[in-house]
Amino acid sequence: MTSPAGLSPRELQTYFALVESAALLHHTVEQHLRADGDLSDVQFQVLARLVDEGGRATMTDLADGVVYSRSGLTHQAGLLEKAGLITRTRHPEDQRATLVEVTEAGRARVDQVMPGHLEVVRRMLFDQLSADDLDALADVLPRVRDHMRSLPPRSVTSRKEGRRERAS
Amino acid sequence: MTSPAGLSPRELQTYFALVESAALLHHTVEQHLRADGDLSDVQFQVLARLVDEGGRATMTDLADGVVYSRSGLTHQAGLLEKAGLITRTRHPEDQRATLVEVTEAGRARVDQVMPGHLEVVRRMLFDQLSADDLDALADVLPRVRDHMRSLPPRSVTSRKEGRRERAS
DNA sequence: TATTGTTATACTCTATAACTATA
DNA sequence: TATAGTTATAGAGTATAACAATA
Repeated sequence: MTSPAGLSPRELQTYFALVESAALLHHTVEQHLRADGDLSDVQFQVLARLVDEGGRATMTDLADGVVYSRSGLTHQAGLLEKAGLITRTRHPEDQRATLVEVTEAGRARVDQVMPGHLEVVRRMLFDQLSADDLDALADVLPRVRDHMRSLPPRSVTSRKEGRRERAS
Repeated sequence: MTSPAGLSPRELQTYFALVESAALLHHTVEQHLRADGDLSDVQFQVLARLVDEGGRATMTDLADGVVYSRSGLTHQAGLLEKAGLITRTRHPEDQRATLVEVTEAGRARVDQVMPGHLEVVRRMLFDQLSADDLDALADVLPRVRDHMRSLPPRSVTSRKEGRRERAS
């Protein structure tokens, strides 16, 4: 009961450590982003991803990368647009799609938040890791991430299921 | 702008991998717990922690370990109690405190959910790690967790601040 | 007919502040 | 006076389903 079969105690320990570390880090980061840049977690991710991808993307691109529902992203994008940090326009090549672009204010906001953000991450995560520790994590975690990404078709399910039946 | 000063590209990569891994794992786990045992993330953590600590704890114990506000925990504990998975009684040694105890149904629920829970974790996290990978993570992550836990006095701030002034 | 995105809605989680009671 | 916990309430995030427009 205390150490249920299924995972070794070592695996269980590691799992708990991962979950707790991530939760603590996530929580602190959220606080910082809110206090320092008035951004939610997701809003920051959207802006950062936009900047990282050259400034523009479609809603679907963003939803796949950041959130797990389109409506959730629509909501967040609405807030970002109202704050003047992004614009949304019709995509020239596919009239159905929405072209999302970071504004100058959006870039400025990212630049404003990023240093403090990275400092939090360094203080909580990297400052007490040895070079070997970092090597280990840098080696393992990206593989873990890629593996996890490869598994589930998540987030799109709802639409496909819902379409199934449309009675009169 | 794409790789801001403050963290090395390697560190940044590792950080993103950690955040994404944790988010993907967390999201999948939440879905499973809800579908398989009608439990929220926090509710499961409360139950698991209670079981792990011999069946009983105070609200403050639980709040410190799981959530970041007492009222949040009160809410979750209320749901768990209504579902018959825990009981709340006066603590015999300190009449202010609440003694939270897992019921048989609570233990049963944990036992019901745990196998599937661990299977999700194994499939997403451990199945594609080598023994060396596991060694590395098992070595590093608990230290990371302990370090993070040692940093912030979080979650208790609200009360102390709020108490400061009580005018009129 | 399938896809993109928005809307409307409802639900859950979380936190702040005010309050009771015990220490 | 300080602590444990609850309550009331309000706010933010998320998701489901129904919908309009385009491919």
